[in-house]
Amino acid sequence: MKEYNPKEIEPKWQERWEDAKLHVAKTGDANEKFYSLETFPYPSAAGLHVGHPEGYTAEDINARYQRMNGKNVLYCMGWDAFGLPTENYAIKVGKNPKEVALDNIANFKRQLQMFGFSYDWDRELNTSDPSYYKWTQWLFLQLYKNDLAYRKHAPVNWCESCKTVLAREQVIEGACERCKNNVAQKPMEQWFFRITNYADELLDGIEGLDWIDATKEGQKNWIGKSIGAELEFAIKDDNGKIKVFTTRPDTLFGATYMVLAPEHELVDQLKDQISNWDEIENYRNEASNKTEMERVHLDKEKTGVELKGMVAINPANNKEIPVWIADYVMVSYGTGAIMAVPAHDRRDFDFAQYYNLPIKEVIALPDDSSINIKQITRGSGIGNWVGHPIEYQVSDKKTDMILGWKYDNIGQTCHTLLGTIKNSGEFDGMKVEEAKEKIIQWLEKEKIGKAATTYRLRDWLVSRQRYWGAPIPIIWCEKCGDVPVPEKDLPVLLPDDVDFNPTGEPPLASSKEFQNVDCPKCGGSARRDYETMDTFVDSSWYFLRYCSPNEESAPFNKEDVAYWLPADLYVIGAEHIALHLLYARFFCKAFADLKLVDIREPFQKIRHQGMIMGEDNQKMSKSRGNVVNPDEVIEKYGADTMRMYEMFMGPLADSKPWSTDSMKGISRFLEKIWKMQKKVFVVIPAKAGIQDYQKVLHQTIKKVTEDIQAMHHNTAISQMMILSNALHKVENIAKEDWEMILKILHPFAPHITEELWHVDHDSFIMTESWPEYDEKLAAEDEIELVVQINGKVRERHQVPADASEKDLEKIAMEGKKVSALLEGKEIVKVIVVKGKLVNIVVR
RNA sequence: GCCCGGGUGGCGGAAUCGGUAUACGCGGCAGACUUAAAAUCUGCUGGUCGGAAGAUCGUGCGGGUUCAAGUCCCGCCCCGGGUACCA
Repeated sequence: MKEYNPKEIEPKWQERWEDAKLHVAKTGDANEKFYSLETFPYPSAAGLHVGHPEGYTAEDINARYQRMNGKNVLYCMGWDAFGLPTENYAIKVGKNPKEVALDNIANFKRQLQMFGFSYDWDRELNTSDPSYYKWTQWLFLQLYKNDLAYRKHAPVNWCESCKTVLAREQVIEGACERCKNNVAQKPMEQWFFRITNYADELLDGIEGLDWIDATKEGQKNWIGKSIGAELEFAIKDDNGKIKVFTTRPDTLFGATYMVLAPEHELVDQLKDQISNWDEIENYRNEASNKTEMERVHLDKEKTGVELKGMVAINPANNKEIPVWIADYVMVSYGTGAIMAVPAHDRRDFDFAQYYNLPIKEVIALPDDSSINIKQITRGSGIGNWVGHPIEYQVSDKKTDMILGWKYDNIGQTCHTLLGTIKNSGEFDGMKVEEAKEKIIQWLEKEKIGKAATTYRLRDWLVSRQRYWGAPIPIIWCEKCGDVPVPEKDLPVLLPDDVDFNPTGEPPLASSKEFQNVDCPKCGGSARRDYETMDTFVDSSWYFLRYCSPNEESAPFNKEDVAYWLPADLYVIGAEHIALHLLYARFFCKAFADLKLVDIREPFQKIRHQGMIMGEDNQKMSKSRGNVVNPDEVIEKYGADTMRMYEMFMGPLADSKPWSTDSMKGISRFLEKIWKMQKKVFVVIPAKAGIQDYQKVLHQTIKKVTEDIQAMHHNTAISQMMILSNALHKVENIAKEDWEMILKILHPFAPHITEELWHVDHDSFIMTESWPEYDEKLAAEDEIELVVQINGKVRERHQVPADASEKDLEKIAMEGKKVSALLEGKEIVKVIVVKGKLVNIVVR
């Protein structure tokens, strides 16, 4: 028999599988469908990272397993090829981004193919190909025509280094996600998608999905729904009103001042009233010069300036209160203005302390001396100033605070009643929740406010001032305004005669050919929108295109989508929770409303892959020099070993350090499997019984089947190693057992199992059906009985698995060691756990 | 600050309806084979004490519940990830 040589057998089978079209999915097939959705990679110049094949192998194991269970599997690969890094790299090496992207794709494809992933390559797609981005543009137009895409002049996040605007989601701690440079606010005319129309549905839809809780929570937090009230404060001696949003209308009586965001439009409108305009202007300039990072960052002192000459009136008690501007209030959230309740809000409290503004308490604890106030302090922020607790625990029951009582020694277990707080007029004595409701009713009656909901989620800013993306299919005509490009003229192709170097002007503006165009409406001269779309637009619908990749009259075929979606499994990195999932779900819902698809949730089941760290347990990076190159690993060990090693490292979702040395374990295992072939007999020679390994074989089939379904690949592999250790000890293996062994190993190590299968089969192993285990053979007939005295293990016996509790107790008590230890002791109690142990409690 | 994970041998990790802690693998030690090395095979491998039998401690720390706790409860510490003047 030949040596195990992965370099020879792996490319051979990859080619033969492809020739046989073994992985082609058939839309409408009578077999049950299974859509195994893979994160399509961004093909970087650096090539494949060892992290990529982790999630991909997990998906491939699943895809192969599902096929062997008779499912019609859709499993594809594509390229998320537009994007800034490619453009920047192209500028650096003096090439066209298109060229760079194609090179990168070719390299990625070569690398991925080495792993033997069972993709249906006939459905391969590339977002930067005109045949794809034509439809990205078409979808943009559908959203535009249905008022889900719009243009707006607004302050946006601008990255000076990347020379483009960014979506809110791409700003991390005030810095650009890509280049980590500070992001500034800049007012610009930009395109947005109305994702906020779907905020509630995006929130509610999460419940029915098979996602882990952390992912669901991430989505919910990102949407950030806040329920409260919107109300107006009158401005003294003026018709103007200041509109605020609050989640705590119950604290209205405690509002002792107001704060506007520095950019708030009211400030300009009331310029004439304001006596300290120079000071205001100064502050506004300072604020606008601060980067988002400086402004948002951490525990810095709050600053602000009072708008002198301008006074607001608290509608609850008609008290005159001052109005300030301060950059701790964001123009983009709520109404850009707040009523400040320093007694019950940490930020307002800090500000009021600093500028000596009045603090008025309106909420205190209930009159209930049984409360341990210590319990309240944690998480409620009650502290020394009166924080803003809403609820706390009393006797395991959540109870509301009421408007009414005040204690000292907050934060201590002991506390004494200081008196009552009666600052809320007719609402005194109510619990918080009741007060919220009643005050909103009062606001509605007075016509100065109403219940309102605010979201953290913003509309999705999709225009970018760079080249390597899908051009926005809009023509700007002086006479007609925005005119959509007629659908027959799609795609709007990216021009080649452009200056790629970022100057602040979008590169497309430098192309004469691209810019000058006739208005489709009036025929007059017009110019194209010279911006491109965020690459997240491309990646938010690729899973639909896989269903009908060659459709020429539409982005996807509705029936095909109805057959395949939702995806039955989607393995993605946890870092995509906020952006990709949110956008893709929004697209799906919007498309459903446009009657393009019939489903509203695209991803039924999502699981995550963790990060593979360097051998030093640090993130792999060039600068640390701890990057592992998959080409070299495959060269040394082969794809099957690498696939199995990545699955054996630990739970899929955990981050875990790479160890090339540890790969030896897998390599030895596969060598053993290879050599085992010579023990296989059609007719077992009489001398050696097969019963020596059958129990563990059937236990292994059971465990591997369960573990694949639960995606516990590491323990499935452990169990197969236990089986191989058992087989190592026997002389002969029956042919039908050997076939089952190859089948269960196949999803993990497809090449070696295909090679060994073909020793005496002509079929492909994946077309065979998944083996069933025999429950009787897998069952243990003997177990080890553990005998404990006072919980400590003292003796062990081999006993029949079905021994009764009585028998177990008898065996335990009669044990040589145990009976000696029991000498002279009083037996208090005997606990028998059938099939496991006996614990004797003595005194 | 808030939200989510997670702390188990020298290392990656098993075991969570409470029931033998450390499966499987790496590494290490000893032996076999070999002129030798590699590869392979066999055995051992949590700490401490002990020649051994065995005893005893042991899943981040401190308490608790239980016949029995890595697992449940309370209070902390540390690490990783996400997120933030969100009113």
